[in-house]
Amino acid sequence: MKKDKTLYLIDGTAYIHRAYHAIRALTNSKGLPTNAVFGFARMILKLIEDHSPEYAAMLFDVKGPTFRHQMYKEYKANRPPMPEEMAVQIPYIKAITKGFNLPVLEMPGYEADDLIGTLARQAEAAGFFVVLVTGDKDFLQLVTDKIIIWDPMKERTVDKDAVRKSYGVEPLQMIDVMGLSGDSADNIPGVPGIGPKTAKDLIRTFGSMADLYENVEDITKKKQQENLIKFKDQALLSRALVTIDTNAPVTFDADEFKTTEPDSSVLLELFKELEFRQLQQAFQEKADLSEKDYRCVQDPESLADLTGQLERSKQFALDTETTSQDPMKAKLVGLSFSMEPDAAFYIPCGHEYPGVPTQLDQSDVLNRLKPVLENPDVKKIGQNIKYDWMVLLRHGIHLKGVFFDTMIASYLINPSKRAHNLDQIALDFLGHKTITYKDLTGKGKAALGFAQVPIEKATPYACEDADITLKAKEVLGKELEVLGLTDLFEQVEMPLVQVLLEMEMQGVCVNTDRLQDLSKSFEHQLDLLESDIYAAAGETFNIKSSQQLGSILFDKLNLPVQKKTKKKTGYSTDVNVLTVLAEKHELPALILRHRTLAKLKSTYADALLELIHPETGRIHTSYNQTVTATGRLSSSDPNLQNIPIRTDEGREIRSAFVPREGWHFVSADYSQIELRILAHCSDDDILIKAFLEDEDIHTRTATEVFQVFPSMITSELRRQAKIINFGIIYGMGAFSLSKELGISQKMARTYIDNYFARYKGVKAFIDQTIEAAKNTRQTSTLLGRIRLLPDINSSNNNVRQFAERTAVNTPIQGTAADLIKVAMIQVDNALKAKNLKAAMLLSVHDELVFEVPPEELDAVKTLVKEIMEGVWDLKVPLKVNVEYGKNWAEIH
DNA sequence: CTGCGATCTTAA
DNA sequence: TCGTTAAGATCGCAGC
Repeated sequence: MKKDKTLYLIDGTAYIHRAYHAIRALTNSKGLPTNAVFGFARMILKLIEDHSPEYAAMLFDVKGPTFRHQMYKEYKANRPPMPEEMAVQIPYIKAITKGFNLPVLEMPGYEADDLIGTLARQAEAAGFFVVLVTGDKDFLQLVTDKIIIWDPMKERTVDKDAVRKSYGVEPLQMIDVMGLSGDSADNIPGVPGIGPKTAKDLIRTFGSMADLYENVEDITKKKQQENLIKFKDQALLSRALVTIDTNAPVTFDADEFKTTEPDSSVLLELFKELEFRQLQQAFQEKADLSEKDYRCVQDPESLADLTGQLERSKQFALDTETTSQDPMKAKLVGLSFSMEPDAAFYIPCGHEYPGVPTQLDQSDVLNRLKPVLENPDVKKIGQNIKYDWMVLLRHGIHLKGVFFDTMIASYLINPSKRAHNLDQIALDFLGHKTITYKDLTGKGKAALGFAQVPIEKATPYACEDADITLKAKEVLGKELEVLGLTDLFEQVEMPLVQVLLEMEMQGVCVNTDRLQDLSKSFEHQLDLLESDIYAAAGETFNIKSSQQLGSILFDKLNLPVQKKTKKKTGYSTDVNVLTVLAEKHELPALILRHRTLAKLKSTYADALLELIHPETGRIHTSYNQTVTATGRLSSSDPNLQNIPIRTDEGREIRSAFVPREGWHFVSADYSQIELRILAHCSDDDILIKAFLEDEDIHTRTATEVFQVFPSMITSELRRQAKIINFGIIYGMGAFSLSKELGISQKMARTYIDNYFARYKGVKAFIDQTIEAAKNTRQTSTLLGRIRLLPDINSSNNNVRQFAERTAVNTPIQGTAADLIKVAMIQVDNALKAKNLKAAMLLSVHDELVFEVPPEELDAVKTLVKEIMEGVWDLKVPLKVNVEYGKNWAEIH
């Protein structure tokens, strides 16, 4: 069946007004107002991008009276004259319309509405499908099975059913509805006392205005009946005024409405003059894109040809298009490949939308590609390749030969960047602005899934992704080399990808009954607390709102303000503040308890239950390799790196993590890894000796700082020393230490001075590290990972000092991250080499958790400990504690 | 209605 | 002003 041709009729005048009013005042540097032109141009561009119309016309009103003014001289009399700022933009709007090569129609005495109505009916009769491009509800009356309304500004489509659903009447009946209700915008009076709602109900009951007046005596509401009778003439006039004329003196001739390609050079010039940078870019891109060789593979011969080319190439970039961001749920929609710059292929094999062209069968495509994708000698390049790798694995393909991930390369080059997505990489390293995903699918509620994106739009997008990935690889690879990051990239980060992938896909089991019980118990306790809190506060309020809580505590109850929040919003009510206030009033303690329970319920118990995978029954976290500025991994959906442990109730959550039936958890965690790294880096005599002799490091620090014998160290003194030890790593000052220990700032200062007097090597290390950072404007880890420090020489003390603390902390935290990453790779290799069934499941900064069958327990414990402790030869030994148990809480 | 900053809490 | 690195829930405001 041949698809109907579609005609787009654009309500030009209405869009000029809407753009003018909806967009804040804009001017170019010459003072020319440009907001209406901007909105108008964007509207056209959106129309072209989303619908690529083959037939279209732009309709404008013409200044001067129309037949409606002859019928009713007050028609639109309430409209103020067009403001000057809008009027001066009209010539540009006309020029832009011309530049887009859109046929234009306008006729004295007729409004755009009537031209649209007439053309729509004629085109419909000629077998066209018609889209009215407008946001005006006046057009609802024209809607039929083959005439719909689309508003590019609101991204909304209205068809016949939509009219019925919203108004409860047939489209044609809208004339009667609007005749009765009138339209204040156009100064159409209607019947007094009858608004849109009543009008709709009346027409739904009576069918039409004529039938209504036939049976006007049936109307029960006295006043309404009176008005209807009294203003009958006015109603009929209004009806005539709102009726769109479908017999205007124009003739639809398909050939005249055929669109041609926009005249890019004309538009570019105009956009330059108007200073629309975004639109200029869009046209530049279009020009760029047309020079590229992007092909869509839709028949078996082309697929065979592409497969052959891939097999003969040494390396290629690949990208998958899917239905979901979650690789454990995503279904494949298409694949793209690039072997040489500016050329790429897209194979659609999962698009689903009405009228989708024939696609190659997905399993045929995958079977055909399988040999080359699984050939380790053909090297694969990807952007966030772990994602594609997982998706392909779930579709039966075991990707091999993965050797370059552009996301990871970008991250190593500058780990502080917020984003390492392909758009950002293209912009930063290639100076190229890409088609964004949102351009393709729309955003918000109207957003499409990729499967619903038309193949002709998906092709350039998907091809560009593969193309850019390949091009970026060249630039990024060289940059890695220049920065000395190649080893770290090739030996650590890239091998880690597969390890993380396997951990994620393996997932971890949780005891759902236990979590559900916990959730219920938390809920019950929260209910009880809620009433207690309202009683203590003397009123009800939103307990979770720190703002509302603040006003109760400090304005109503007049409790002493402890500290203000950073931004003007007001009083701080954090745990420290509430703990202090708890001595003066019963409310703060109740709030603290409420916060604890609410956190455990929503962030942990409930969230974990939500994230259990429907098929595997396990929780598959996502390990993010390119997020932290120091080189650590992060974990999300869920974050398994902040599961509670410090309180008993929190540990209950942790105990819900369990190994598979009959197996054990084994946990291996590095003991004091950061302090050991500090010892290594600083070469501090005392620190090194302490670790060589396997002393308790906090006790050692207590003896040094408090200057007492080891036998005199109480648990309290050890606790304080522990805080000092960690504080040093973070660059803590006297102020914070005094707060933390509850001592005077002077005392805290003394402790810190004592620390540095004793640990002279540490002091020297800190000074040297900062000094070096000031010269190189970066800091680095044992394995050569770098972090840029642009603020290290800032004249702003705060900013500079922050950079200084970073300069010291990053080598320590980052080296720990380096080491555990290497350990993960080695452990993974060893488990595979020995054919063990045990699986690494979790990585929490200094801890690895495994799921181990009973018969492998001893072997795995020994193996993991040996590998982790032997991962690097430092000046002090690395120590690993290994525990095993039946849940994650037991093994700490 | 959506996005985003602010606030707060969890972990190493 | 004052200790690093993260993720996430929730509120409440700004902007579309």
